[in-house]
Amino acid sequence: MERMTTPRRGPGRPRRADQRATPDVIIEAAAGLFARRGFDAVGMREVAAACGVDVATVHHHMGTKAALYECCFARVFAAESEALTRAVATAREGLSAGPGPALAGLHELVDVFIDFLEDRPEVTGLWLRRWLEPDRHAELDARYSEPLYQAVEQVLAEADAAGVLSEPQPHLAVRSLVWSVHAHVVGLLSGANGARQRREFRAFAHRWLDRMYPPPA
Amino acid sequence: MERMTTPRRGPGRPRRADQRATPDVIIEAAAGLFARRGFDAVGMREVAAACGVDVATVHHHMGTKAALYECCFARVFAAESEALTRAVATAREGLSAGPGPALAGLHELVDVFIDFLEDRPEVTGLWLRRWLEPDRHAELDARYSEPLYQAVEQVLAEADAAGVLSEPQPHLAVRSLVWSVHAHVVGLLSGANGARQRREFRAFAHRWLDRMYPPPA
DNA sequence: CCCAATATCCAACGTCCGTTGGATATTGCG
DNA sequence: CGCAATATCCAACGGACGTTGGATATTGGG
Repeated sequence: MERMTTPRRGPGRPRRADQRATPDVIIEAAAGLFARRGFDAVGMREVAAACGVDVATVHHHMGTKAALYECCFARVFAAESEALTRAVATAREGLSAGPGPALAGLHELVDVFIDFLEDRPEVTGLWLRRWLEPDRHAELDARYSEPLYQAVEQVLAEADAAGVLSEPQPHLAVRSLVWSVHAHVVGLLSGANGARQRREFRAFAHRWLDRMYPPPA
Repeated sequence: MERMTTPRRGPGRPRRADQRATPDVIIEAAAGLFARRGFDAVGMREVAAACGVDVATVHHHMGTKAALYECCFARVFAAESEALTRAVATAREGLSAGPGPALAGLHELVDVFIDFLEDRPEVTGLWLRRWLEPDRHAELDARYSEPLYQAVEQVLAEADAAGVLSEPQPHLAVRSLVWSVHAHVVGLLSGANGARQRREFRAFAHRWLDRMYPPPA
């Protein structure tokens, strides 16, 4: 039966036309459920129902529940990493164009991050639940969080060296802003006036940037 | 049998000397487990084992699992509310003693909050998991979070009126710092050098206060 | 067209869960 | 002491869970 081996879906393997539960469909549905209610509260039958298929079909495509959860997080992380890495590169380019463009680049970087999370609130759910996993926290932090954090911290360090701003604790500063954005998204999920909340939070984030990162005297 | 009615333990009702699983013992054990692994991942048998009793005993004293979870959160929230309310009152007293003591009072308030969470990391676990509950978020926010937040925001507003600092968005500012502290505690749970982390974060929090809340020009 | 591949479903297995009825031992009170 | 109260445990129930073996229908490649 070769059940548990992940079905090779690479180039060369044909995809059947009657496939209703593609891995993409399953992962997207599962990611939303996991983000909203957590790993233990979501059942495989519920994921299957969200895709309109039987539970055995989900297992056929995804293997175990833990593997499905891992796929959801990897997918979400890849999208976030792609968006942020590009924004970091843009911000780095502006560093040599003077203090004005450099600070504008950092503001742009913050906006990209806020935009990303506002568009995909489930990312916040997955990240926060991951951070709450006690045993694998260090492992997951090293694999997922650290590379992204370090990229942003490096931009701050370069901006510091270029005399654009002064930042003695980029490690904590970046995490502080990231968690603030996550808090904002969590509030959005049940907020009455989303548009107003979005506008006010964006203004706060930029004020945070301006006040926390003043140009060196 | 009168099983589910909470056993009246108020004054007048004698407490038996052979009681091993007092409500306090159960709640403390359950709060730690719930904070670390979440509501769904913790079983009643596990809570009972942590207290050294049978699962039926836990049900006898606490009723349902949901009621036990509610008790844990209420207990933790009461302790936090008590500590913070007192610190807020102290900070408010200092507002009329000039800008120096007023700002020192705010720093003290931040320290009290950090001390509380560093001493009881499980509080962070319970809060974050609560904020992630999608359905009851608004209800719980109104019952638990809002009163505390408003007390702190009121101090900031009074400090603003007294000319000690300028704070156009106390709502978001307070939440931003609160989440930063929670992030710090989550990192502590698996951190290698807790003492160093604690020292650095405290310095960051005070820098955050100084930069985010400059005295009005 | 024929066949191998596979996407899907049904039914089931074993396990763990929250919960409870009832029995037992231990206490405080008169 | 005698009695009522209760703290504790044992055993079990019904249900939900993750997982899987096997049957069935549908496809693409030759």
